[in-house]
Amino acid sequence: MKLVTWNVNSLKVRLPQVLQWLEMNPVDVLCIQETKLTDDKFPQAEIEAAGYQVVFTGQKTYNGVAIISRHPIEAVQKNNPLFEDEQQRIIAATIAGMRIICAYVPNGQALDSEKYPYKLSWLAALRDWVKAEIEQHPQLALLGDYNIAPDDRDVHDPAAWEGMNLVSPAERAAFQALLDLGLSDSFRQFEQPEKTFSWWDYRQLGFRLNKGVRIDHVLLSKPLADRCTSCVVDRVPRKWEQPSDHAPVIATLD
DNA sequence: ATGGCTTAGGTGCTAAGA
Repeated sequence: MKLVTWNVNSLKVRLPQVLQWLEMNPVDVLCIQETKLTDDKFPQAEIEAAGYQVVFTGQKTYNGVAIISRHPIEAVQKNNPLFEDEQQRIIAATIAGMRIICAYVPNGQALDSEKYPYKLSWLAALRDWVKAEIEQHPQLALLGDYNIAPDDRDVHDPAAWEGMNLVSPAERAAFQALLDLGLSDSFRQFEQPEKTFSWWDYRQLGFRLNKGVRIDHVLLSKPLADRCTSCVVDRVPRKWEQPSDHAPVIATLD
């Protein structure tokens, strides 16, 4: 069983790459973020023609999330019922007995931006909702773009980034609060190469110089974490022409 | 060095990303 998260940075632009990647990686569940498409423009037929089911919730220009699955998708929930939000950042569903939550956490922009307290309250509400979801669905996976690098190991230059958005203590505390629900950062269950990241800036040769951060995560509840045999970042599509700035993160379960 | 790319919307530029 392979569960994947990938921020595609516009599904309109990236659909060919998503289909190409799925052909090379026939995974079970692919959670995507930043589709940037209203639902009427979503390429449902193309994804279904590739042999997958898909559910989605989007908006114009910004945000938008979807779950692509090889297995039947049930009990779809759009957005956090505990958090009034016009932005389309969450979609959840039950797939193969697992509760799958696909989340696009607000970026926050900067600590002095009004988007930063929005990010923190959004994360607090996510925690409250996921706590209730785990009680109902012990087999739960929370996948997405968290816009948080949990540890200094997850930042190419921790000194330069210290205290900034994505690594600030309050954001890292919010990430820890999710782990405290009994979730495991599947990437850290295993020995990993140093300087493994999931996002690299388009500018300044960010990818070539591996100046990245690890902000895309697959969090697993205990029953799923116990079945997890690997978690890797696939850098391959980041090398393609006109790539997303994020790479897919793949967790494999027995 | 607060620049540097990329995308969307709309058609010249701004907003946003992380």
